[in-house]
Amino acid sequence: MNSLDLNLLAALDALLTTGSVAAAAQRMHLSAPAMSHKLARIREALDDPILVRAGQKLIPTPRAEEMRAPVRRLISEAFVLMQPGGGLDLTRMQREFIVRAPEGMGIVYGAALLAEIQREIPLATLRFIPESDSDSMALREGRIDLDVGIVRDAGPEVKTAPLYEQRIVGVAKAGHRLLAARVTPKRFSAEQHVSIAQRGRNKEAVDVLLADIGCARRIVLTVPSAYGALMAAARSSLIACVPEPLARTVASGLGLEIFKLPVAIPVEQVVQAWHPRVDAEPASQCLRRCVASLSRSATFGPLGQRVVAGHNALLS
DNA sequence: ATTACCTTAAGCTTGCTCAA
DNA sequence: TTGAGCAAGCTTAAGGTAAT
Repeated sequence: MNSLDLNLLAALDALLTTGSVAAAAQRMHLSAPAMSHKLARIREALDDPILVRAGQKLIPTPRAEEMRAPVRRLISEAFVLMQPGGGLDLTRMQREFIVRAPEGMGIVYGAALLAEIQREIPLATLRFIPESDSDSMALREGRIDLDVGIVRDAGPEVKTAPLYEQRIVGVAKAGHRLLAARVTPKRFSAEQHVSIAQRGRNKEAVDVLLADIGCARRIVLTVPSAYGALMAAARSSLIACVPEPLARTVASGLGLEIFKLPVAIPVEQVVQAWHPRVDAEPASQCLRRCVASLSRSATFGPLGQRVVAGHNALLS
């Protein structure tokens, strides 16, 4: 395939618009011979005379007439594209955003986030992909647009912004015997637990803190996500420790009760991370703005004062 | 013959590539 | 990073073509 000189497209547009080498040259701030050379290159590239002499004037060939409108449109779009900010019309942009986030986030908040994004980019689509503890290059290589969660291994150039502080809470099936009395470390540890496979960590924080006071959970099931742990707890007498926002959103629907853990797990900062390459991209800015906006809403961020059914099952 | 416009030729400038 | 070599593209000058 021959290489394409986009300057020729601009020259062709000027020639087709003016119908004159001299006028096209003036329009493009070139000399007439320079424009004549461009016309020669256009003729060679298209294998068509494009403009032919008719007395003192030049008239377009049928091929040139065919190309007039599409060339004009291409030049206009290129002009818009080169404006600061990309000049892109978000309302007409077709874009799939790929967000890496904990599974539960996509399940619970995916639709809300998409709706938020589509207020600015109506044709946008959203794809959540699961977290991976072995792939810190996804942002750098452009395989994902945004990384949301407890991001520990982002590249040095990766930019992050805090979304909210996330607490871990306990969940158990409504009416579970654990909730019949105060949840102490000893009673808590004595129950059978479902744990979540952690990104880049061997143990959940709750296990480390319990070990410090001489206790250990009886983990009988490990699942890949917090949502999986919630489902397991809903269908058994297993106890799960999950992020509070997710628990709050789905617990009642699954017949689960939320309770405060008997150990003080430090809150974790949930962030969104992106590559500097897309820092100024309007569509990417929209995505981050929507994620941040959603994270500040009552349904996404941390719980406020909320009473949860069950003895000793209060969230402060 | 004059005028208007296009083409050709020669030389210069600019920017890219590549090696040191 | 820098400098040499090279190609592309520009300008100026001169010539060609067609209408008046």
